[in-house]
Amino acid sequence: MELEWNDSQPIYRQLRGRVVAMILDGLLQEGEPLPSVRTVAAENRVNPLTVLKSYQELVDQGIVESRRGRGMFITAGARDLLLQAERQKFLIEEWPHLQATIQRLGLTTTDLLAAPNSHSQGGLK
Amino acid sequence: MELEWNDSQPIYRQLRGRVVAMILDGLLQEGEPLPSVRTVAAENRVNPLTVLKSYQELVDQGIVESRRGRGMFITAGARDLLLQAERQKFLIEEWPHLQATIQRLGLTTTDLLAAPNSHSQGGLK
Amino acid sequence: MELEWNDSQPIYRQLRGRVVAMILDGLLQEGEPLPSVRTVAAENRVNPLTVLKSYQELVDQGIVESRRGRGMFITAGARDLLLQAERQKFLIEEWPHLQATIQRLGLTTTDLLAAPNSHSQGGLK
Amino acid sequence: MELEWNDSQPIYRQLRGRVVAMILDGLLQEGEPLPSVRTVAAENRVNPLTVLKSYQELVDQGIVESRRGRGMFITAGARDLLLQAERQKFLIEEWPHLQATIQRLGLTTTDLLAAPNSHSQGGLK
DNA sequence: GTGGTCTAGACCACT
DNA sequence: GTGGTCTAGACCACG
Repeated sequence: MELEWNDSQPIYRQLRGRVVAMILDGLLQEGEPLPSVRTVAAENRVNPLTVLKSYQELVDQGIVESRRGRGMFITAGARDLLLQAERQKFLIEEWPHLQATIQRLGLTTTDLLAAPNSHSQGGLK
Repeated sequence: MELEWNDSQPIYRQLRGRVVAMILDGLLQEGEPLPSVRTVAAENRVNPLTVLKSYQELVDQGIVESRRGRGMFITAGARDLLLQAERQKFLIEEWPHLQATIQRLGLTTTDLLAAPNSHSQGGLK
Repeated sequence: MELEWNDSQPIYRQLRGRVVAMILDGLLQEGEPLPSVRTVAAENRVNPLTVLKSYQELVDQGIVESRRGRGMFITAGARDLLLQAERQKFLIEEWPHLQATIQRLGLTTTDLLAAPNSHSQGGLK
Repeated sequence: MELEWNDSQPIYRQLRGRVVAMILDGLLQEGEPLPSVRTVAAENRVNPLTVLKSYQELVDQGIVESRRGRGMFITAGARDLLLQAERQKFLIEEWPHLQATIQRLGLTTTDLLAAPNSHSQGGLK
């Protein structure tokens, strides 16, 4: 999974997004440690500070907790918390605008289903 | 319709979005003039330069043309041009990510339909 | 007012503390702009990023809002919000421990009043 | 009594604080041994090195002495020494700031007394 | 001019 | 080893 350097979304948001996705997809379980700041930084050729910033947001949300000198860990109940928060944010802040856009563009369910899938499997049910 | 000052989307993009919406909704017909830069600037307490920037993008896209000394006008064929461009952008750049997000959040069509509408009418068909 | 470089409290927290104090003391009124990041950075010989971080915390708390390209401003209702938040934090998180410490050290009101005042005026009523 | 893992105060300071409190409260008498490093470490799921560090500070202050092969013991005169040191530190370094904060928050003695007690007994006299 | 993001290093305290 | 803080620069978009 690559970072998009010329995106409107800053790198640290993209990194946060990855972690969120991994938690929701069950790839990162509660209690498990996040990959260390330095590791992620090295792998993505990004400054450690940028990675830290992305983790910090999750700490503020209570999704992740940092234990001094040990690392960052997924908190208990993180997945539920995350699911609820993200759902609400999406349904309230994003979906209404999207719905309006879709309607305005005259797109039908057929058009949407015919579109390229990011995972090429499953979809709206 | 209010501007969101602390949005990730810059003011001039929001202004552009408004015009686009009005054209697609048929509120601004081809051949008609856009509201003057200074009017919009005053109404929204925004720097005229910002408004100009939002119009300029539309000029570059061929949606709007500026006639020296008279103002900015919607070009002939603007609506079709716009519709095609916006559709493609949406289906290719935005929808795949959205689809993934929706799936990840476990949202169903039911959830989406139950959500608040921005215009409280119509919706997905 | 000087920064304490060898304090356990990081610089950006101290900077935040200053702004909080100024708001509570009425030296910074609602709607007014905060001194620019660069200015504060230069005055205190501190990195702009450090100042930004201190401001950012206040933004997250809703005490301050940033307007792109214009600056950071005290929000409406900031003082009340701040007063309530800081009071609660102090009474719940700090005071109980302090009370225990005072008692444990066998300090009396007399001792406390005899102690050096930071502003050499007023005090507990 | 739980350790606060994400506090500004490091673990070893918190551990030290506990011992200090126990001495001041008379729960640990002069001449008595401190609980062994490995015990404390195990009970709190902390690295023995961290516990050692907390004890070491007390040794440096002359509150505790280590007898080779036997353990760590509270020195004679420890309580007085401690009381004097902690009092001075509190009155000079902490109280002035606290006083300013209290005043700034507009807190009265009434507010403070109404606040939750950490030990639910006694208080300011 | 403003804030926002990022880099490439450094040092610190904690475990 | 870990995260946390900070520096001294840079570049960008916004207004």
